Amino acid sequence: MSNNKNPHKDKAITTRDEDYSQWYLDVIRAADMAENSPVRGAMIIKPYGFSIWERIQRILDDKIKETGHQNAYFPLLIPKSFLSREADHVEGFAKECAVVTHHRLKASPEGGVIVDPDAKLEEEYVIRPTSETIIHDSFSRWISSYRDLPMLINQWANVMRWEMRTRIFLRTSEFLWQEGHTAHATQDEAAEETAKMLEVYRVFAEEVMAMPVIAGEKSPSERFAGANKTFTIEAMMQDGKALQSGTSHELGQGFSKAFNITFLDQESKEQYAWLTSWGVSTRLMGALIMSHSDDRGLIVPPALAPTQVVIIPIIKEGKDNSEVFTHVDLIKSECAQNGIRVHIDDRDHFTFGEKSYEWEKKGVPVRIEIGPRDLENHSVTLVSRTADDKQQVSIDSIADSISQALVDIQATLYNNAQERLTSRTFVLENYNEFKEKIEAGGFFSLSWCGEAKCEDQIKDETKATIRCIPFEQNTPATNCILCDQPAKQRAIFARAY
RNA sequence: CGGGGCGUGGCCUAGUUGGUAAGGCGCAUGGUUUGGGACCAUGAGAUCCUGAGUUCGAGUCUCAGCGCCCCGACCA
Repeated sequence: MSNNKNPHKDKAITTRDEDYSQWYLDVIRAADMAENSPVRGAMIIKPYGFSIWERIQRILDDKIKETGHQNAYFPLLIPKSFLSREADHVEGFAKECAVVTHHRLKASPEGGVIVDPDAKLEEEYVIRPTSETIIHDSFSRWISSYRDLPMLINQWANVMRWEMRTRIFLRTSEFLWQEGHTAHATQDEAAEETAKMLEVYRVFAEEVMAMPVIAGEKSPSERFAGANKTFTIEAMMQDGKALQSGTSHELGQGFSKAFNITFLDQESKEQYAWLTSWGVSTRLMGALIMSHSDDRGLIVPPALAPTQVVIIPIIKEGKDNSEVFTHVDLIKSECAQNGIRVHIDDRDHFTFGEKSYEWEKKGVPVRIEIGPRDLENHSVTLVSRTADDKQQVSIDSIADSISQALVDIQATLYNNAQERLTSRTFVLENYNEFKEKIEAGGFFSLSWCGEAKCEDQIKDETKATIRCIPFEQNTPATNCILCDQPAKQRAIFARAY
């Protein structure tokens, strides 16, 4: 990759064409977002990475509250018996649960500590892989009347799934997420809620993350364990693979029967509640990285960016730099007044170049350079992360120029991603053609009969899965791509993360 | 759990036929610097993944174990 003569070899980023996985890891490292932890498959999210996650949290949390939900918090540990109450649910998660069996350590005769065998728990606990069961247990006590419905709860939490293979941000054993859990009086209401929250995710992905997605329903085999219906937004990464970026589930009455969540309706009749759940996770950070980064590092869409503008003053040793700093402050307050998130990099132990590269790698959308040369013309230098050229802009209209640049960058990122999605989505009718083309990645809109047998065979032969059955069926379905039976709908097939 | 690759200061690596660890980056101090990855000087920093074996002697050879990365199966 890099050679010994390059003093900056450990700062280099692999190119996407060379090795996509390595490139992905390099971007994360270069942007200083996260690193591997001492715990297998878990990651340490570093401050810069976390600041982006905090933006995701804040924006989504506002939206979740606007739509009538309330935040709450439930225990990390779930009694093992809870998990097994819903048959499909336990089957889906049993294989990836970390289990707490003891509550005490003791000194070992050989030194160090061992698990105290006398401290074995009566009932073992599972570290939550998701919180349906423990929340539904509460629901069963909280809900007794139709007047208690809808019950609209959201939780920000960590969860743990002991996956066989992990991948930083995309599939870590421990991850952070938001999980909404709601209960409704009718199936229609629950369906409406599920659709509403998927739409929240879609708008967030597209408008904030500048990441176009395909919204649709999962095939039965890809459903959440215990759900009647699962809906998803699917994004396309730069290598043409799909990434499930958010899900919303109609849980039906399976869990409410398992947890006895009943209410008396207006006719005093006992009814089981209709439940939903929906969530997005730190996986969105992976989506961000693989959607927008280039070979120079991360690019954060302005709407999401914790820092939208970084100002780098150019100072000259032994000269009077006060005018530069005066203008830095001026521009900072101009930005603040216009709601632009700005950071001043006045560290003097880094050279200009070092600072420029750092913010470029971190993907800050706009850089402003101010030095004596700019001030002579009553201007500053504006560098957009998505454009190669630098432009001189007048100080008088600086806030407008920056705002415009941010709007442009947001649009550029979205358009590029949309262009990629469009140009790499293929509507095909021929299975052999599909088998050939899938090797190069992309989304494939194929007619599908709806049988799991065909879905499975396609997966075996091509490694492509049904990402979703899109709500928008742009092209009418013909006959199943595999079995040639009449198909009711087209599904998006793709290889996925 | 299968297949492949790799474990040497914080990071990236070098290390010859086995002879007692070297360089770059980073870090610290002082000075000079700042318009795209600065320079000079001085300095700190190593259970060479672990264990056993072969040997007068192991970073190097042998065996076992552990860990990490990539590719599969599993999954948000």
